[in-house]
Amino acid sequence: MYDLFYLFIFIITFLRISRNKMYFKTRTHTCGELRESNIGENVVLNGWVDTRRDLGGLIFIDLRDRYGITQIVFEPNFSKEAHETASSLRSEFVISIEGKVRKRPEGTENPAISTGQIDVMVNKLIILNEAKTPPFPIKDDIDTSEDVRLKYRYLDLRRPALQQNILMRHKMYQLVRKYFDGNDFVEVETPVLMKSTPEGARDYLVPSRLHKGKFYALPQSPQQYKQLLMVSGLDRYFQIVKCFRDEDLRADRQPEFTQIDVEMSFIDQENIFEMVEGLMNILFREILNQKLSTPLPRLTFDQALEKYGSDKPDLRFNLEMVTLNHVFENTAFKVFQDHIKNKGIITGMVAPGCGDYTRNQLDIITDFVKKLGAGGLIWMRVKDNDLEAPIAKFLTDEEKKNLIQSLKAKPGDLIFILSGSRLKALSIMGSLRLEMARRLDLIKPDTAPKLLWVTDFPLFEWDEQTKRFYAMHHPFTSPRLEDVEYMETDPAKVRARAYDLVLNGTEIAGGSIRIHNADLQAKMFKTLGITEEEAEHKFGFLMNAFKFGAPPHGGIAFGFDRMAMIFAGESSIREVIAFPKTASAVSIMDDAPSTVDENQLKELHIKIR
RNA sequence: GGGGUCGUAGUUCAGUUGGUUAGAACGCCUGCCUGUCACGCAGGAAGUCGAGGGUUCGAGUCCCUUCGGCCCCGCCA
Repeated sequence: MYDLFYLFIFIITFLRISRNKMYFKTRTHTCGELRESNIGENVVLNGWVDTRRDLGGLIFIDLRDRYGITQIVFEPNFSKEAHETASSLRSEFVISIEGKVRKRPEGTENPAISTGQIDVMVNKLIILNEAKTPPFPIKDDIDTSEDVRLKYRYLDLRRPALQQNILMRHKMYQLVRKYFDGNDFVEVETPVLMKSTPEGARDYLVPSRLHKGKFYALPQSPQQYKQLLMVSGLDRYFQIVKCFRDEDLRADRQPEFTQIDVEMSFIDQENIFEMVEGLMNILFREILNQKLSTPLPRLTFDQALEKYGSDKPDLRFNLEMVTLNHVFENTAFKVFQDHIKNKGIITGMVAPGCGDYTRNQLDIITDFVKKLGAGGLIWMRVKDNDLEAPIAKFLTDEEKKNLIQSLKAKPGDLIFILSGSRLKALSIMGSLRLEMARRLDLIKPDTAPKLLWVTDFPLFEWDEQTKRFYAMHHPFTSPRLEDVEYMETDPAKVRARAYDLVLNGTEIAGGSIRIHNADLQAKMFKTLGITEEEAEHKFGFLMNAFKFGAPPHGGIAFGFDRMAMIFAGESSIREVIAFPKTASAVSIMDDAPSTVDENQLKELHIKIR
């Protein structure tokens, strides 16, 4: 009975399809597949019309699919009918053809494409779908504004370059899954609708229909769940997971992004490093075709800040910064004097060979640092036995000599000096360091990638506005055990068992060893000014879980999109995300976010104000 | 929230001190063309100069407001 029914449906469908001339044969090959070895074969190809070269009596079509391009040829004396139909073909028409693979005539081969030795003589053409002229050409290296590309993202994704990025990303997913599975990690999905936690980034909220006035939050990361999974005894967890943060966007920041989330039990920092380096080895080999030498270099947070002015230093070029406080210990120069007295810092950097920068160029650079909040920029041209600078007259010969020596400056170089509060002066010089690298073109396309660990982050961060300490990483991060004693006396001095993985000046992963001991966690909350009641209210379930036997544990989370961006050689994360949002968190293609029906709001007990 | 930059044909851009009918290239359309691959040749169509307001005899151009893209600071690991 049912069989008859399905047979009926099948016949109806078949009739409808054939009446619409939609019937076509399954392809025998892809458009990137045919070679000289296929010459003489009858083949079926399906794909898009890439380009059309209509010579009148002879029509060439480049047929494109994800796998490549094959040239197909329409000749009237081979198939008059196909040739006639072919004259109506236009860019991006979807077609199906049958034909015979031929060697191209001597001298007409196209070495630029892998199928360039052959073409396919078509004897049957079916137009599966016509297409409007696309708003931009479907080819690489196009010069089209990004908003147009985003509006027609499905067309943008037809371009080979973007498809390559998506395919590379796919390969990364597979390598990651295989690696962690091979190391006994369990992939677990954690909830997307969860409890809002006020610490950290702003949450995306989801109103509850069933519970008036209550909200879920989308996860900023599955942090607490993965720690609970350790309490559950899963021992090794990973997940490739979407995370959400309602903060302003950047070239490397989207409101929704993907993490590789990892957590392990009964381990210390070194075990995490080893596991991560194993993964990076594989990714470097399989994606970049490069051998990564491990163990990776490490810098402490303090070292990174002093030498590179950043907690995510780009080590692809040198331009190291040098702290100069010792040079100016007894200086008569008032600005330096004050900063030394106020526990500030004087930091210097040499711009090699830039001694010929004009006053105008130096003004532009001064303006650059001023925009970042610097009071001013001190510059000095290094001469054969002297320094030429506006402030030179305030310095003793001894100071000049020590300065040149400390910076290892040479005649013809330019010296930059910034002074001020430690964190600010160093990070502004760090920005100037990156700016000078751009100006001096120190990062070439073939410059080797540089991967390193940054360790020993401060546990706390002082916030001037609210006059309290915040957890730099998150409130479950363990202090270094030898620093626990300072938690009450001098919190700023406490270093965390936290670490970042930095690739080419971009943070691609960050993690920590967690607190698994209730007493230490209580101490942590106390330093953060979180009362017991607050802690109970915000993190009670986690605290409670820890009372039932929490193993020592720690983990790390990778910014998957950023990693993909760098591997793909792109400078925006949007180039490796299929459907990204603009800098104002809008999706131009589908017009999200959008207004909703008043009834929807009513159901959710929400009123717009 | 702040700073920078851009917005002119489908696309990428030019457009002088405010001056007649806003141009180019590519793309698109029509015709011709049997070995092209950036096909070629001939012809053609195509504009809310982001939007709104103002100054002016006259605004793509000057002024104000506003919207949008991109980058950066703040924010965010």
